[in-house]
Order: sequence, then structure tokens, then C-alpha cells
Amino acid sequence: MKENSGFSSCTLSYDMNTCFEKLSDEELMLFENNKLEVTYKKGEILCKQGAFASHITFICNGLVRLYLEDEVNTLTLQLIPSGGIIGLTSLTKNSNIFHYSAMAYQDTTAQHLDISMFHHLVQSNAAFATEITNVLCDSTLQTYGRFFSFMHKQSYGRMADTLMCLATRIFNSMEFDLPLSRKELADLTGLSQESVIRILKKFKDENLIEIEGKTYRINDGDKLNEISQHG
Amino acid sequence: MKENSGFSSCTLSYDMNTCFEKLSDEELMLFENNKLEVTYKKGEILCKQGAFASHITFICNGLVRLYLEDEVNTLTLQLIPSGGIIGLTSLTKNSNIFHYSAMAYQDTTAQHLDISMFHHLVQSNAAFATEITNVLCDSTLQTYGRFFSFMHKQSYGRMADTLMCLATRIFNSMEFDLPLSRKELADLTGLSQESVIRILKKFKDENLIEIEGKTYRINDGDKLNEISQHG
DNA sequence: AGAAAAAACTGATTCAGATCATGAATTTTA
DNA sequence: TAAAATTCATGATCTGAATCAGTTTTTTCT
Repeated sequence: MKENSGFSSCTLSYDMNTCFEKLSDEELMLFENNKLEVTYKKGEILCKQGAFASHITFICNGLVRLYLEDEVNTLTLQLIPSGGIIGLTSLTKNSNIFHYSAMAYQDTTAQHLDISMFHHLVQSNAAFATEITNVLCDSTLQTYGRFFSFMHKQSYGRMADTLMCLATRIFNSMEFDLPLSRKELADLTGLSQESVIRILKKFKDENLIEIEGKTYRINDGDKLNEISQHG
Repeated sequence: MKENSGFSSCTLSYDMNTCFEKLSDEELMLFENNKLEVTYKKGEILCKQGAFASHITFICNGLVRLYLEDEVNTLTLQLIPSGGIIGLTSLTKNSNIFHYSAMAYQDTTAQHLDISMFHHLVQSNAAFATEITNVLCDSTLQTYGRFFSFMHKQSYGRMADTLMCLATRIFNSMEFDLPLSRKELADLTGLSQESVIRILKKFKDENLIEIEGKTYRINDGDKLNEISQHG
């Protein structure tokens, strides 16, 4: 039997919101005075791959999809829940553009933090820089896991994976409202819409999950985890 | 016609070796006095995924493969040439283990830098921390590109991609000696050994490349780039 | 409420690439 | 240098999942 262990196509990094604790009151005031609070409706774009990156975005509330795109295809990199940060890769000195796009999956409130101020703080406050390093590391590791899963797991494993990730890491509950269409779930899992539908049906038939409208309920997380590991 | 642009399965990040310039003479001495120079033969393991990460590795010379593994599968994340750094993701406060394995593709000399010293320098020298942030960003972006390519390009595109990456970014020449077996090339491109053989044959038949033993020569880089983009 | 549009679903077909089986060529080693 | 082992190569087959085509259900709009 094929055995895949450890890696998950889960999209979420931990601990993304502790980095601001390393700032002095004075530095925090800098942020306070320069931040811009913005609200987005479901489907709206927070940042567009290739556009000039003028700010780092902190997600106060909501759920955001980070994704790569070209003329034809899309690849969801991460789901960012509240507390997450978008645009850190634009801190690299080699380019000041957004390297990915971000779209609100739910209504979302976010703060725009001026990128040059961010740069300044990273360059002057080593503790803060260390925290940013941590966030980058975590994000990288999460991407590695997702990459591995997408390359080596097949459809049922990826779907099981994704459902467990949503339940345990995004919504913290075995029952949750997922504001995604089948097409969007397909994007998230890297499968076709039809495959998503077929797999969900199979899971329902085997009583692993229940779906009513947008409400998902996981009945047998152990079994899903097993599918995620072995398939 | 399908069109994929921009993203490459290329494995190499730029500018990995400038970060030490930000250290004071005193700090550099710290490294000098604590570093351990080690040589590896082709095939030897520099670090093992899951093992305790006691050091960051700087590649002085040679070529190293970074990869994820589980009981069954393998995924090559990056090729690290001289000047590259291995193990930065182990700097995260959440875990001090190696998150990937590394193996020498050629005879390689490397320096082991104590990880707690590395931590100390990141936490005390913001300029250095900024440089590390840069390296992490670049590496993340490169992984994103590779992820996208692997998900959306098909075999010919990925092979063309990989050949061009080797020529332009690793060996800086349209003719190079590649110390890899077909099996290893398969790992690198994420294809099966047989597919690699078939595709290389096709490329040879169409006179895009020549192969003699381990010596590869690229005759038509433009065509390869086109294949990489469109297919 | 009724029409139009979008989303969900289902079955049939296709396809890219893996896997399998086998043989030739090269390298290793004894 | 002969035997063994590895790597390279090629054709046949298989398969997971995408694509295609069409229907039903749900949502949106007027």
C-alpha cells in the first residue's frame, strides 16, 4: 500500500500575528498613524500579482485566498485567516511587486501597512526582523508540505486533507460554513470541479462527512486522516 | 493553445551569498572561529529531514540537492550551488529540526555554522536579519514558481524548463557536465525515468540538444524556452 | 412568481504520463 | 577481462483524473 505521511496540503501557517509584539510603543504608533483600514467583500481583490507593492496587508477579520495565476491557470498557495499577513515576499530587495494575488473568500477587513515603513522597522529592529523571519519560515514550510502533497497524493487524499485542514486549522470545529462553490473548492484542492463533486459524494455516501448547503460537518475525522495519509 | 508564462520550475535562487557582508569584523570572527569545514562526496547526505538541526550549512563548492521525502516518495525542492545556504527554515522558533534532506550531487565542500550563533546574530544585527529575510523571500518565490510549473506544465515543458535552468542559472553555459543519472533527472523534473528518456530523445531528434555521456549541449535555447512557455 | 443564469451533478470519453516488461549498453568489481 | 550490476532505452499496457456533453437543481434577477 502506498503510504504518504507527514505532509499535508493544508494551507495555513501558525503564529502569524505575534510579530507586532516586538515593536516598541513608539514603533507601534508609527503603524497606528500610517495604517489604512479597508474592507473587502467576498470576491474582491486585495492585491494583484505583478502590481506595484506599496503595502503589507494584515488581515483583521475574514478569510483570504492567496494564489498564483497566469493567462490560463491558477494555483492556490494559502488560505489566510484573521491574524495573517499578506505581501511579506515583496520585502525582498530584488523586487517590489506583489508576487501573488489575494482575493477575499469572505467579507474581510484588513489593514494596509506602508511597505517602506515595514522595511524600515525590519532594518532597525532585529527582534521584529526575527519575527518576520519566523513568519517567512513557517509560510515556506507550509508551502513545502502543500507542494509535496499535491505532487504525491491523489485526489481522495488531497480532498480529505483539505477538509481536515479547514476543520482543524481554519475553523477550529468539525462543523463549519464554507463560503466556497465547488469550483472554488476545486481551485483550493488543485482538482477539477467534477472530481471534487464525485469525491465529496463518495465521502458522503460513506458517511465520513455531511454537507447541507454551505455547512460542512465532519463525522469521521480519523478515517479522513487515514485517507489523507494513505491515498 | 495553452499558454503558461512567467513561472519556471527552475530550482535556483539568486543572491544567496551577500548576507555575510552585513556582519561586522567582530561578528565575522565569531563565524570564523566556530565554523566547521566539511567535504562530501557525490551521494553523501549533508542533512537529513527530521534530524536535529545543530547548524546552518554554507556551500563553498559543489552542487547540492534539497528534497523532501517520506516512506515512498521524494520531491526535489532546490538545487543549491556554491554560495547557497541550507537550513534557514530551521531558524523558526517552532522547531529546530531539518525540514528537508540535502544530498551532494557533486563532490562538495561546505561550512557548518552553529545554529545558535546564527540565531544570536539574526536577533542582534538587524541588517543581517534583513539579508536573511531576503534569502528566505527569494527561496520562497522560487518554490512558488516551481510549484506552479509542476502543477500546470506538462512533461515537455518541465524538461525544457529544467534544461534551461541548468544551463543559464546553475552552470552559466549552454554546454555543461551534468553528473546526474536519468533517474536523478527524473527526481529533479518530477517525472518518471522513462518519460525523461523519451523526452530527451525527442529533443535530441529535433536537434534542440545534444547529449554525449554526461555532457549536455543546448543547441536551440529559444525553442526550449518556447516549449517551456507553451507546453 | 416566473424567467434567466449560475451552480451542482452525472455519465461517457479521452489523454498524459506512470507502470510494467524486456532487452541493450555501459559501468563496476572481482 | 569476464561476470555482475547498474543504467539506459523502447514498446505495450494501464490508470487517475481531466475534459466533454448534457441534465437537474439552486440562486438571482426582473
